Amino acid sequence: MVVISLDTASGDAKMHDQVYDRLAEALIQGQIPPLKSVSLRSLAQGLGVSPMPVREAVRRLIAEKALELQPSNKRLRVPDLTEKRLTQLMTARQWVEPELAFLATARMTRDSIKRLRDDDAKLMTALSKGDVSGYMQANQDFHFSIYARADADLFYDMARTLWLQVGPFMRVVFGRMGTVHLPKDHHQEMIAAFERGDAEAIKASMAADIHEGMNLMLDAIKAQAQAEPTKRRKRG
Amino acid sequence: MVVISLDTASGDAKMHDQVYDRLAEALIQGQIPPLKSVSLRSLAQGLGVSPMPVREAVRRLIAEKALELQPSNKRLRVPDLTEKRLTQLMTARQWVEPELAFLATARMTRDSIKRLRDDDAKLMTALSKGDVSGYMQANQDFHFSIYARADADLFYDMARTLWLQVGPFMRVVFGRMGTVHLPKDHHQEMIAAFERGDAEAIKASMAADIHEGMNLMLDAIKAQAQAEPTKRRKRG
DNA sequence: GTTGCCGGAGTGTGATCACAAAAGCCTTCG
DNA sequence: CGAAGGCTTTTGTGATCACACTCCGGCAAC
Repeated sequence: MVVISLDTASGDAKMHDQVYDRLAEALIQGQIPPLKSVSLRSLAQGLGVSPMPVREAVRRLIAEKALELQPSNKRLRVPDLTEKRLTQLMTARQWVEPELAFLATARMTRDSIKRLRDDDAKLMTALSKGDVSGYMQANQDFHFSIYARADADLFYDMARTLWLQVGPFMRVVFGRMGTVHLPKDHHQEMIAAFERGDAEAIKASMAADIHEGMNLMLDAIKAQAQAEPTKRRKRG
Repeated sequence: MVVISLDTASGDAKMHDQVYDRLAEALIQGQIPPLKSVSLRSLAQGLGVSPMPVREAVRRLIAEKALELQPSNKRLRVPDLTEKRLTQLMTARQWVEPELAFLATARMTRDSIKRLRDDDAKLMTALSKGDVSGYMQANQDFHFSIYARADADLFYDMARTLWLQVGPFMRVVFGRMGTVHLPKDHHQEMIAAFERGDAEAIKASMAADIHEGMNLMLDAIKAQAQAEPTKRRKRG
């Protein structure tokens, strides 16, 4: 059972938006593993609301391909990642996110860069402690505090959608290999480039960062596909 | 009143999927103009269903930014296009769609190419008759019969989402300037390149095709923004 | 004639009920 | 002991109702 609490303090926001945010966050953080099946009613009960707002939130997530509804049977679950699909996600990420970083460069302030340093510090701390969740959270914060500066809503949402789809699997891969063997990221490079205002360098570093991270997952997918050609479905 | 009929023959598909398809098609074809406000109940009544499936379809369209829910007032409407937003849409289209065309090249069959010729013929016919709707339909068919061959679901859906957002405005711009002054497309170039199997040439032609088409709209937006800085909202 | 107000109509949202279909469990038979 | 079939539970879906809020109409006061 995946427990996801609802922020009871925010009264003006629509319930289905709150539900959506919670679920989206859980997915990006990989708190819901691939092939995990969920149900409207169980989620609703866990959140203390009626199934109605959950339906709308889930409908959005299905539209973003962060969840899927199996065609023949009617179960709702987190999609699995095929190699083909992951390749497309990698290609898309390697285009949008460097673009976002490029656009953000001119708009970075001293405070923004400081925040990046903080996020990276948290990331290193989590790494040294072997804290996968903390690592993923800090990594997400690092990337999206850059993207938020780009002032490009469309690209930002595209990046978010891509992370929604990659999240569950990223958690599995990273959790399996531990934080020790994670590839060196390019965050320090980016921070230095932001201070120089070198947009091209940032674009390149971001592309490299994503390329290496996603390649790791691609290798994991290939290995898994080879090891277990017809994997038995796990209990939901 | 926008009348959108529902296919009553397809019994096995979910109602909200049918509603979604109808609305999406209407939006891509520009049958619903920007800033046009719609309502769940009126749409439901027009489709002969309860508001329920419309809610779910609309929720998807909102997630894809093909519709928006105004924050202060709670009306549902087709979003307007700002210059900033259109620029992002152009950039995104110029990346995804050439990529899709590139991927499709190796998978094109003789029949696929024949279909492209047919679509282009319909397009020319519509152009000569000044039939804006026919033109947009044929243009959509031409592009998406290419994209469908790419076997890249993620990119395909991205392209579809982008068209959903551009559609309403494209119709306005094209309708305003008539079919006579539309820029020469690059369809013949693409067909020839497909026959040669020249993927790079196709990529370039597709990029040029989109670039010129979207530039037209960009000019229209700028002109409109200059002419009417604070346009009065039109009656819905 | 202009301005302010107020009431009805219409909006999206959430909850609840009904229903067909699939899932999962348990019994039962070989 | 293993597998197949039936039955209960659970699932997503659609319809309907209630509610708070917004918009738009006419009426009244100045």
